[in-house]
Amino acid sequence: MANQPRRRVRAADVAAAAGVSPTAVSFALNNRDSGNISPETKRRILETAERLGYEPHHVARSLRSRTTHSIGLVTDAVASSPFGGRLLAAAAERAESTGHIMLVMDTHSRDDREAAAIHELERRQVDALIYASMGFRVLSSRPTTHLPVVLANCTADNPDELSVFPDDAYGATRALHHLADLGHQRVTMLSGNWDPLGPRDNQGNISGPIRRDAFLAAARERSVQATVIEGGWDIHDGYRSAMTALDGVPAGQRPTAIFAITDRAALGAMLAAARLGLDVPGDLSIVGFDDQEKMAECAVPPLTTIALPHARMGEEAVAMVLAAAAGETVEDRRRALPCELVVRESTAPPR
Amino acid sequence: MANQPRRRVRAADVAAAAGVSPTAVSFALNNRDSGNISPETKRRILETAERLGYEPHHVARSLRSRTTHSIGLVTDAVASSPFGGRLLAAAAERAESTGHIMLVMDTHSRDDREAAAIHELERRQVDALIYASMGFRVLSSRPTTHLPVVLANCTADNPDELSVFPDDAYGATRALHHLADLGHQRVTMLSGNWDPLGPRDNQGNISGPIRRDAFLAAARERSVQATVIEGGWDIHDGYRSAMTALDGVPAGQRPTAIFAITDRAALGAMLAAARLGLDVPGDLSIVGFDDQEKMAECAVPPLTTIALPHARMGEEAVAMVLAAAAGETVEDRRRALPCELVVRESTAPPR
DNA sequence: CTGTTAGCGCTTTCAA
DNA sequence: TTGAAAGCGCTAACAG
Repeated sequence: MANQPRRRVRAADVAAAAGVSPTAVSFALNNRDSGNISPETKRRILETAERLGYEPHHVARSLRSRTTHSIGLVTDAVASSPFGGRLLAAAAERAESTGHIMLVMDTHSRDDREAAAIHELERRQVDALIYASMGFRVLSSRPTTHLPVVLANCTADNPDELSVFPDDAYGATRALHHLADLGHQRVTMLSGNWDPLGPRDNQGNISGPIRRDAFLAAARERSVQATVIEGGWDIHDGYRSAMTALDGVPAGQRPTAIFAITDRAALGAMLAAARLGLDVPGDLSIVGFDDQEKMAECAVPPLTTIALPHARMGEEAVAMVLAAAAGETVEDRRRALPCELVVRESTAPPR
Repeated sequence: MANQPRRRVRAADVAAAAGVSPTAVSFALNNRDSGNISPETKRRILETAERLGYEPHHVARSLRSRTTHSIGLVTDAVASSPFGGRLLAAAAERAESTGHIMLVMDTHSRDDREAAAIHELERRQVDALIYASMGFRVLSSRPTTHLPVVLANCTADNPDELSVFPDDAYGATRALHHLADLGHQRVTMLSGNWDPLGPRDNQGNISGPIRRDAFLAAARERSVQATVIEGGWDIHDGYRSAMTALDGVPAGQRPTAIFAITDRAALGAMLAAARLGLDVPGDLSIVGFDDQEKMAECAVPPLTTIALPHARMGEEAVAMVLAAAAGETVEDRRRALPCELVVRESTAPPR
């Protein structure tokens, strides 16, 4: 603490050491050599900077250039979500690749903290804002801010708002097609609706109905006999629903495949199947949804599922919001990213 | 874009409107009224600031005061971890409560990116650094930086380094005591060792051996017959190990309880039990470890487990590092936080 | 092609 | 008790 080796080296120090002006240093380091700085001088400056271990002072630069190269992320729950982190990490990585950094504010699903979070981010002079929700929702109004915003894992009534979200319908359709292709004729979906009185962290989530409707439509199209059991999203919900669908039902009427609203529900279904002595996928095929980390791929057997594009959402969100912040016109203001099928071992032809 | 309602209001504007100097404004707003500004003037300034909607410019303030009120968090995986987010969210919230904000850099478990991440954070002039690892590890050297650092979910050889990490041994002991108190005499632990050739994201994780050793010691102390099966941390590992422990073993020799290294392994054990027609907790009690979100509490039946103190680690890490940054002497430089028992329905007396 | 100069918006020493 | 003035470290007009 006593003897700091040497004080910070500033642009002025580099200038002095290289025998040029601070301007030249600034130009050289920012590649603003639009015909005004000689290659030789530039080389010397760069070398001197290197030798002195010069690091531009980010804060000073921000003050002057009125841009902080930072992006605010406000979310209702990076935490509680099993995959929120995936979106965040992808966004952080993408941001980093263009010299930006993510400032994170978690509102813990408390609406009253949202405004405060945005406000704080504005005070911090972030260049842009990403608003990520845990469940896929449709916002009736965009977050209040003058900053460019993109909505991630949610969208808005107003089609002009920038947003990236999962194409749940596509995913559910893929699931049914996979099963139909395998030859299944009786499929039961373990669905889950948005419960307006449900847990806060899932309020307004509309993935449930979207997945169900797409599933039903696809089943009709492929002439597959489809049944829906409304339940919840968690392991025990999947267990209960699967029991309803399977227990005591004669083999001839029993569904030969189950499409679960989440991987967790699918796991519950696996538990039910095990309890009932049903082999997966021999007696029963199971498809999940989410491709949840350390869950789908580690299930017994590994779960065939529909992957939620969290990483891509994070990346696209950053790309879009940066483009908007740069004043570019962004095409495709609403981006529905496909939820792709991941085939593993929990599905097979019925026997 | 054309007509910005009105330009930013600066401290000077407030000063002008209130008929005082910028100095007075600064003093009033920072409560630096150590006997130099009259209450009346201060009130007028505050009121004027309020009326004009004045917001101090954070960047300018940082430049001048040489402190950014921000904390860098570098982690090897907020993403891949099922609970990394919990630590992050708690840290973010705690930071926020003192006007700090978290800057996140995820290295995706690539060591070569760590230095770059720290460097970037330093360039950003963060006041302090938190280094969070996904699995509990012991670092042989601290991250290279002149900033105050606290290690979260890991610790260092050098006892002077600040760190917060889970007391795995305590947790494993609690688990066995719970089972012993219930009357179990034969308990099998589904353990998992650090595999030096294992997946990157779990390298160096020492929770496995710690939990196992503590479990064994506690069993000895309580005269419980303990067996350990070495396996892995995931669902399928738990399934396989549980099968080994249970399948074909006569009831009289079979363990009456299983202690799994993770909730995921516990879930695998539940799957195995279901497959073997064993009732949980009637025929078999199961205790997990982690208290993983949407997993332990939603299992069938809800899983008795040992909770990892991720939220507390996040909070303590922020508190410690801020104290260190403020130049305070920090007691308890190494903090092992207890992993507490959460009793749910997967455990009962043996029958 | 290069250097001088004037700030960005705030804090804080120092003098009034 | 208050205010003038000098920067923090950098960038970008504008002259030279």
